[in-house]
Amino acid sequence: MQKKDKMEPTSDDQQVPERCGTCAIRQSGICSVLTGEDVDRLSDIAYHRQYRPGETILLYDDSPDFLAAMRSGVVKLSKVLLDGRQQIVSLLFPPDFLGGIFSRPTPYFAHAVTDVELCCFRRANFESMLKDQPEMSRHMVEHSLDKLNTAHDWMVLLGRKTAEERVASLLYLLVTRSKLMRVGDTQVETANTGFEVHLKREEMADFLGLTYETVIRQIKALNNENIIRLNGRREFSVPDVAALAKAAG
Amino acid sequence: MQKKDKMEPTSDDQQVPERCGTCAIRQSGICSVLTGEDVDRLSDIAYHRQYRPGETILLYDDSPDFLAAMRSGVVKLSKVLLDGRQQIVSLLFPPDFLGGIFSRPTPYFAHAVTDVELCCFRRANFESMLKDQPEMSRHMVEHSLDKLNTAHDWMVLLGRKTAEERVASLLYLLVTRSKLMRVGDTQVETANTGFEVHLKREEMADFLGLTYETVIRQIKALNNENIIRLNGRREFSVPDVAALAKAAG
DNA sequence: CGTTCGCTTGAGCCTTTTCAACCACTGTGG
DNA sequence: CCACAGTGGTTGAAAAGGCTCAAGCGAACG
Repeated sequence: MQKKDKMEPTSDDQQVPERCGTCAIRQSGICSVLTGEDVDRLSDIAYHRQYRPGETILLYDDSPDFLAAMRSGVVKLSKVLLDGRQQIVSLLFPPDFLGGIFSRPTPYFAHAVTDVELCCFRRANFESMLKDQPEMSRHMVEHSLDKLNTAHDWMVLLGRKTAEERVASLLYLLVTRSKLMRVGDTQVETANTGFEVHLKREEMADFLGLTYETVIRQIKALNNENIIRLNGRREFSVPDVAALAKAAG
Repeated sequence: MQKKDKMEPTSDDQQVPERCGTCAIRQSGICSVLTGEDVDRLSDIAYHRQYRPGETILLYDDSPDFLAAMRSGVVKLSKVLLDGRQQIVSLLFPPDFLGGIFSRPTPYFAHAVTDVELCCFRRANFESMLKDQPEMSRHMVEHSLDKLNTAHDWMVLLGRKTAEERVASLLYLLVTRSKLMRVGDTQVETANTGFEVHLKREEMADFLGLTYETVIRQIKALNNENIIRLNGRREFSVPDVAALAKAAG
């Protein structure tokens, strides 16, 4: 059940406590295209926001006046039908991008899944920056294109995969992401990768187009087949990543 | 069944027979951001390509050296699983955009659904144009964002809608589009709108995440409920567009 | 210490798929 | 001109995968 969380972030907005130079996503975010003094200018106009799990970051049809890069945590984007049926359309991880671009009304709900830290810019600031930095537009296009492609991949999952393949696909996505988060850029193929799933069963279901009971049963099935091992409610480990990938279809 | 169509367009490439000024998509395509002599420059570097129904326009993992705006027709983008399961991830209409941007390998197959006419640019030409025309980047971002949003909407359909709602949604999409194609910009709410569906039943199914038998049965059901009327295999009319929208969920 | 929330399990049902047959139409070659 | 094959569309019957409903359990929390 979605509580009526207040939309304002948990803590008050605050000036960036550290300069961008030392930021975790400095190498990969939209800011990665900037150099030298441009980064300093960015530091001046950027501010941070934090959210607790479950809090609403953006409402459907909202017109937020800020955009943000994710510094940490996981955000889910979801759409809802009139009768309440819900579908998560995207999971966002650092250094993904979020917020009101070109004064478009937000076409989804955005909720924090974990503790989330955003690095925000006022829209006016950002758009003037876009003008000065043509490289930034390109980054935006590439980012949108990536997102479009992952959405397409998920459409294949939703349209054509079995329940077991769907769950395997999600777990595969999460191992991959959690590895990337830990190691950095390079994809290392470690054996027996353990990781924590931040989503509750119901959220997995809403992402996979299933019911949560089915998710539970398929997790169990994958466990019985030794493709995954669940060590707790939310703790998984994957003995053989390739086997999981295969199970994902 | 996908024939091994040759990838080359039906007719040889040809210089644009008409100048861009009189082009059907001049007002709405990527070219719409250009003015005056820039349009003339565009006319010089643009060329046209044509495809027959079923022909392959782009192969998965291909790296085409051109990009294109659709001038007429319908294109489907699809992805395929190892075992052959197929999902159409997008339908493209004029003035949609297509091709190899920023030297990314194409992440889908593109096939002509109807006769298709493209207006093409060599990638090098296009990218230099992007540099000169900052407005064009913005157009690209907006276009990608639109596409991303329609993909998200389709994810809701694939994840959460019933078979009947899916079929209704597709038909609703097609009435809307065909009306837009006929009338221009404004959405007129005409009663009893007739239109032709260019997709075969199997393609509808691949777009909707269903089997073609189910598509047939749901079309029949919608017909029995008088939400649509099928006048031929591919000819439909919609007595009440609002009723169809409601059936689409 | 009772309540709530997230999770799990079982049983039966229902929607959609699968499988199989058949029809209408079109183009082709004997 | 007709036989025949191929393609797209339709229908029915049976099977199955996933959903619904109902109950119970453990941990967290006020």
